[in-house]
Amino acid sequence: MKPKKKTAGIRRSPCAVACTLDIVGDKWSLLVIRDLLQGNVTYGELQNSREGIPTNILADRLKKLEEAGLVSKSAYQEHPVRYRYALTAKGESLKDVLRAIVQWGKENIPGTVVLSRR
Amino acid sequence: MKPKKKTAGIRRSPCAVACTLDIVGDKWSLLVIRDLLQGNVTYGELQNSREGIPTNILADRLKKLEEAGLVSKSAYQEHPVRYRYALTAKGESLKDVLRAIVQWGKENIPGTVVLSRR
DNA sequence: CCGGATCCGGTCTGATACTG
DNA sequence: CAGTATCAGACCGGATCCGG
Repeated sequence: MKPKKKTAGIRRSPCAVACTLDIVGDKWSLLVIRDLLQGNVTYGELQNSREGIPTNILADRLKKLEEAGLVSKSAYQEHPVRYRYALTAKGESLKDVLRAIVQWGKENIPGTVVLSRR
Repeated sequence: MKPKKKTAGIRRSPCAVACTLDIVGDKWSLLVIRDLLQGNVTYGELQNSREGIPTNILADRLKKLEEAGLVSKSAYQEHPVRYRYALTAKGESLKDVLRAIVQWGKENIPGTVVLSRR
């Protein structure tokens, strides 16, 4: 089913930029982290976020972010098990990166806004 | 044969994060920008950078970054036309984002270094 | 040779359908 | 509601080809 994942994630250098981008250098990961920072913590909340992330991509990113130690999940309900997602300290420290990105976008892409809360 | 390519780049929200990530939210763009900041300005210099970007990807990224107004190219030689690539002010201002990324990588990925110069 | 375009196989994305 | 399965098509990455 899922024996190995050996595709494009191979990194040959210890460069901090490259390694960081291997973790969050795609279109969705940072958006998920951004939503988590804003208080969207359940699967549904994340899915109904503004950008409309496809459900399979969301599940995949949550899994990868968890494996990378940026996100942790904990059950908040037992009967059908339901999880709440939270950023670890490592994940939360990415907010400095997000802040820089937001700032750049505001200054360089006309018409964009901060949207810090739904 | 390739008039418009607008597949996954569709923007549904004016969110500054999402829009910024649509421009540089992939594995290579920020690395190219990083190399340009470091003084690698010809095609060959960029290609021989540490990460080993495939040539077609490099050409594609340079084109897209130019279209996005982050990079400009100018001929520095005529006989076979050779170009030198440079960051525009807009592109150069991304160094704040890169700085945040470097910092996060250094603090959170053991074994990574800054590699600020070859 | 160098800068870049083209080809092609394989991987991943993204929309939807489906399951519990 | 919270995810998994599926599948076509987009995209990546390596190799090769081409123009100056």
